[in-house]
This record gives sequence, C-alpha cells and structure tokens, in this order.
Amino acid sequence: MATPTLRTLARELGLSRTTVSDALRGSPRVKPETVERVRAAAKAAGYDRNPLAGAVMSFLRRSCGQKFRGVLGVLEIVSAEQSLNAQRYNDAVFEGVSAKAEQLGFKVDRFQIGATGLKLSRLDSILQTRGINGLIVLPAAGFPDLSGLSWTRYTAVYVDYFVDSPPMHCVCSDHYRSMIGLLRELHARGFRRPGLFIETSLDERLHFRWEGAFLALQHYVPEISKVPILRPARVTPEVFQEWFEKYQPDVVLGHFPDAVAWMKRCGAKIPRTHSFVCLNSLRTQGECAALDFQAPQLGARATELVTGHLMHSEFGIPSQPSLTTLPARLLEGPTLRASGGKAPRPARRTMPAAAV
Amino acid sequence: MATPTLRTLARELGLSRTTVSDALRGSPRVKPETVERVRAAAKAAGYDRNPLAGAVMSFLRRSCGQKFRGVLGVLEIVSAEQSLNAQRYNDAVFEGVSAKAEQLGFKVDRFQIGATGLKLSRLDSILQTRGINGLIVLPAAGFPDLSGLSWTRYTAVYVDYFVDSPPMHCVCSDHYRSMIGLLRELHARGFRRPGLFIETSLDERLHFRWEGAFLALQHYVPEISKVPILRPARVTPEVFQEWFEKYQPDVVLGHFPDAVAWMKRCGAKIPRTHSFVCLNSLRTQGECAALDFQAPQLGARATELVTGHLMHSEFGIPSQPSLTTLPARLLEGPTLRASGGKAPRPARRTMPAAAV
DNA sequence: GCTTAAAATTCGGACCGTCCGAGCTTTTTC
DNA sequence: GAAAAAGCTCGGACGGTCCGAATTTTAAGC
Repeated sequence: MATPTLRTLARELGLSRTTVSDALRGSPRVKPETVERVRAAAKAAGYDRNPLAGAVMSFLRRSCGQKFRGVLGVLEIVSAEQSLNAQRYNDAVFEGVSAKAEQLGFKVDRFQIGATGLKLSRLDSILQTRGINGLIVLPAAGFPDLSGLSWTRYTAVYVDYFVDSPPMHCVCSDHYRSMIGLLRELHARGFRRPGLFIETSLDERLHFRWEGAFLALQHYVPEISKVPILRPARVTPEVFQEWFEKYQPDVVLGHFPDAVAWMKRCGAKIPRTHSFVCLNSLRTQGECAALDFQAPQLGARATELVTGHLMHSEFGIPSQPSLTTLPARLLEGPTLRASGGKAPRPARRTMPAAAV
Repeated sequence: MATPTLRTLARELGLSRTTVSDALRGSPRVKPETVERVRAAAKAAGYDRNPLAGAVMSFLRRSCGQKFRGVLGVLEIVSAEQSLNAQRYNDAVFEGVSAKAEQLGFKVDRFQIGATGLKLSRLDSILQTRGINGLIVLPAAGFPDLSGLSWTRYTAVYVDYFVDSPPMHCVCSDHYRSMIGLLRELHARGFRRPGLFIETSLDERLHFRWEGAFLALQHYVPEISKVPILRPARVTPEVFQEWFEKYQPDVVLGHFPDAVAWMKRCGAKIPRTHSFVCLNSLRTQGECAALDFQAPQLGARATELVTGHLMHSEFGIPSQPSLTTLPARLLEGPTLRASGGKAPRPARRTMPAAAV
C-alpha cells in the first residue's frame, strides 16, 4: 500500500494538489466545505502533514532555502538548588546538542523554565510562535514535571534517566555498564579491594546503578574482597576516614575528589599504595582519574533522535518510551596506578563490554 | 545577484544538477576531479549546502510510493546448544522485525549462521548478491563473533546486550529497570521478603543486572528482609527447597516456573501465602505471573534503527555504539497475589519508573 | 588495431510541499 | 444585462534528492 501524499489525496478528491496543501495548512483561500472534505480524506488515508518538510519547502520556494534552519528548543529546568557540577554537565550536553544541530541544519534556542525561569504556559506560547516542535530537555534535579506543555505538538528527548511527567524517550550514560567496566579494568590492573563511597542522593535517581553494579561484581570477579559500601546521606572526612581505615580498600571510587586528601591523611601514598577514581570527570580538573560521561556525545545523540522524530512527524507522548545509553570513558589520571608490568594505555578509551 | 543553486552551478559548470548534487554530498559515483571542480565553483559562487533541506528532500524521496524499499537480513546464530526458550524468543523478535519491516516497505530474509548454518564468507556473498545492506542480528548464546563479514557495506543492530566482534548498536529489554519496577510493585502489594533464585549463566551476559538491581533495592526499599540470593550454576529442586525453607521468602522471583511446584512441596499455598513471578514470560504459558520482555517491540525498534541508518547511508562499524532499552511489562497471573485491599489492576502495564 | 564487454561517470525523470500569479466561477453593483 | 469584484481553485516552478538509464571511458581478447 502506497504512502499517501498530497498528490495522491488530490487525485482521490478530484482537486489540485495546491488546494489539498492549502486546505491542510489552513489557508483562508479554500472554501470551508472543501477543507473538511480534505481533512477527512487525509485522516482516512493516514496522511499526516509534516511541519518540518512544509517549512523547508516554504523557504525553498521563497528562495531562502540556503539559509533556512530548523529550530530545536533546549529546556533547562532551573532551581535555586542547582549545583555548579550540574550546571557544567548541562553546558557540556548543550555543547553537543549545538554542534550536532548545526551539522544537521538546525538552530538551537535555550529556555530556562521552572522556579526561576519561564512558566510552562508562557513557554508553550513562545514555542508555538517560533515554530519550535522539537525539544531537548536537559537533566534536572529530582523528577521534573512538564506535563503542562501541549505535548501533541512536540517531540522531546530527556537527557537523563526516566521522566514520567510526561514519559519521554531518554538518552544518558550507562552508569551500570560503566561501573562494571571500571571494576573489570581495575581487576585487570591488579586491584583486589575496591571500595565505593557514595551519597545516596547521587545514586537514587539512577535506581542505584552504581551500587547495584558494584554489589553484583563483588560476587563474580574472582579474589575480590567485599569491602562494604560507604553510603551516608552526606559524606564527611571523618566518616570517610573511619571507613577507609577500617576496610582498607586499595582503590577508592566516588564522586568527591577531596577523598584523595582524606586518603593521604590516612597514610595512603597515591597512586603507589592506593588509587582513586572519580565517578564523574566534570567534578575534576584532571587532578585525578575519572569517568567521562561524554556529555557532548549524549547531547549529540539526543539531537539525532529528536530531529529523526521531526522528520517522521512523530509528535506527542510516545507509547513506548525508550532509553538510549552510551558508555562512559575512563580518563587516566595521576591518582590511578597503571597495571603492574603492562604497557601504558592510551589516555581515553571506552569501557570494555566483556572481560573475556 | 541571485542566490546560487545547484542548477545555476550546474549550468555554469556544464554538468547536470545531479552531478553537482552528488559531488557536494560526497557520492562515490562522481569522479574526484569533477568533485574538486564543483566544490571550487560552489565556494566561488557562495553556495552553501543546507543539510536540513537535503535531509528532508532525501527523506521524502525515500519514503514515498508503493515500490519496495529493500531487503533486511535477519541473522540467527545457531548452535547445538540453543534452547527452546531462546528459539521462542528469537521467533518473537523476528515477528516484530517482520511486521515493522513490512510497514516500512522492506522485505526480510532470515539467515542461519554459525555451527549448523552458513559460514560468514558464504553469507557475505549472498548478502552482496541480494543487495542486502541492513542487518538485524538475533540474540545468540554467549558472545558471537561476526567480524568476518565485510562491515563497511553493512549497518547492523544486535537485539541483545553488547557485542564486540564487531561493536554494534544494540536494542534489548531493560532488565535492571524491570527488576527495580517489579520489586517496587511487590513492595506496594505488601510483600516484604522477596527472594531471587537464578542460574548464574542467565545473568552473566546481562552483567548481572538481575542481581545488581535486586541487591541495590534490598538496601533502599524500607522494611524488606534481605533474603540471600540463590545463585547456583544449576538449580535443582533440592537446592531450591533448602534455600526456600531456610529463608522463607514471601515472593519468589526466577526463570523457572517449576519453582511453583517446589514451593508447594514446601507447604506454600500459592498465591495465598506465597507468590511467584517468572522473570521471562516466554518460559510460561500463562500459568504464572511473569515479566514480558515485549520481544516483538524490540524487533520493531531494531528495525526502525536499521532502516534509519540505511536512510542516512550510515554503514560500517559505529564509532559510538549505543544501547537502546525498553522496559518489560508485568503480566499478572494466578501465582501472584494482588495487593491487599487494592482494586484489581489491568493485566498488562509498564513497570513504574519511580515509586513516588 | 579492432571489437566487445565491463566499469566509470554523468544524466534526467520524477518526487515532495509550497508560493503566488492566473484562471474560472459566482456574486455584487450600476 | 454588463462589468467589476470577490471567491475558489489551479498549475508552473522552485530546490535537492534518488535511482535507473545513458553515455563515455577503459580493459580484455583476438
């Protein structure tokens, strides 16, 4: 069965393709009775007007095709509690979005919404006025609620784990797989007592993927000592040092680079006797080894998804929201001992998926 | 001065507009010397290619009409050890692939490769002869090695977790998230002693996501007893019953529906005193509650990915392989007690992403 | 060196949806 | 009743792409 087009609809209705196009675009040139006939026939034939294609054609027709760009909206949910780290991450994601959007012929408009930004009703109005149908939502603290937007006219991707209000396709780093790969890599380098410390708030919205991967691998990687996870609501030097001295991990994993000083205070010689890997490279400035979530690549991938949906006229809330993940990369650093006797490795590489 | 277009450039160069377009898009059809001439003339004339206009035109051009768009190859790696369950799963994925491919104007050819199927060199030859560039690889036991194919001419998606030989984009169910959702749902229904039994081989290729999610949630869902996971290499009734009687889980999660009989042998009244949820609905015929991985939807999503890559002419091994996941759905069954005092729920629904 | 076949290179029909001037029909005005 | 105005619909052309076809060039065989 052929894909319906304006021309096939026109033949079916005994009208010209111009009349059909005008009718579907709401042109006042067309008699209301004709408009209704056309809309009914389009619906019956499964024809959906593609606003992106229409916009491109319009500009081409006006001889402005060379300069025409689609527009993507990047929504940033801001609040008073937003940390500097979160801001850096969002900026890195935005960088990737911008670069990929330009590559694909789109411009990007960035909107701040929420407590200190635009209200959703106002945003709706602006997006409609500017003809923006594709949205990329930057990660927010907690669980954002955007259900106040007119979702039938948008397609969106959330650049983090799950969002339910409304459900969206998501793109983010694969924390679970990154932890698995990191642990295997550390094991290959001879570490046998890895220890994880984590503030529970940093893992909760990931459904505890850091911890889940860590606990699971403790059972399956041979000869690893089961160092208990330190998981306070808030990490302090005292709490950390008590844990460190009691369990003596040979490599520490965690979000806070300050841990390096805390380890030294306990007599650790880094990286000779103990190592440290930060779980988020955006919390470091190269002073320690870290996992790089490749935020720009996440932004780029989200952009590809959104523009793909625009091309296919896939608007509204998806019936089957999917999650697309990319692995993090290990950034070597002065706090991580290279393997005993092995050749130096390149500075950046994707986590191995399987040890064998 | 008029805006330069492909057509004006073509007239200036004494070439057709197709040659100019092909040259600027980097098509290998055009002689390199011609490409250089076109690029120089475009630059001199101030012609900038608009990637969005090109993409929209390309999309419209490829989406139209009644003619068939091509053939997708579905590769099934067969071996002597392939189980009936794996076969059912692959058939379900294939069903989804076929339906979506038909919807998108593609035909599907299924190939069996490996120990009892075609050799890779033979497959290469057949695919080339039939003009097949898009491949969907059905899940295999262990870690398949397909690096013997001529990957520069193919785009492929693997319908399972990670494959490295070569790296591919992957589509599969989200086992971790599904376990999280299941545990939260069970907790909401009043269960306080969930127990998991699993043969390690069934979790290993998932990087122990079943176990990782289970262990992580034991720490964070309130009032749950930490029933140790039963994780033998091979589950027997004796091993199971010893574990069951020792730890008394009030709901058992696992892959084997036979566990229901084993639980009854221990005096459990199902679902009154104890419940059971199978972790893979393809291992049941409705006789127990189970997680449905929605294999046909996974097949459909893989098909969308592959045809999208074909559309963009993205061939070869991806530089950033991604993983796309869909959540499993809980299928209610006679082995799962409904919540105390709550209204009956619909038979099928996606796992809640966050409990709050 | 000529002929034939294969490969390389280029071309052109047709597609998509839009704009806007033009054509046809209907209504209004004088 | 004729002319003008308004309402409604039409079609040429735009720009870039796909892909089968046509043309040109190169290679192989005698």
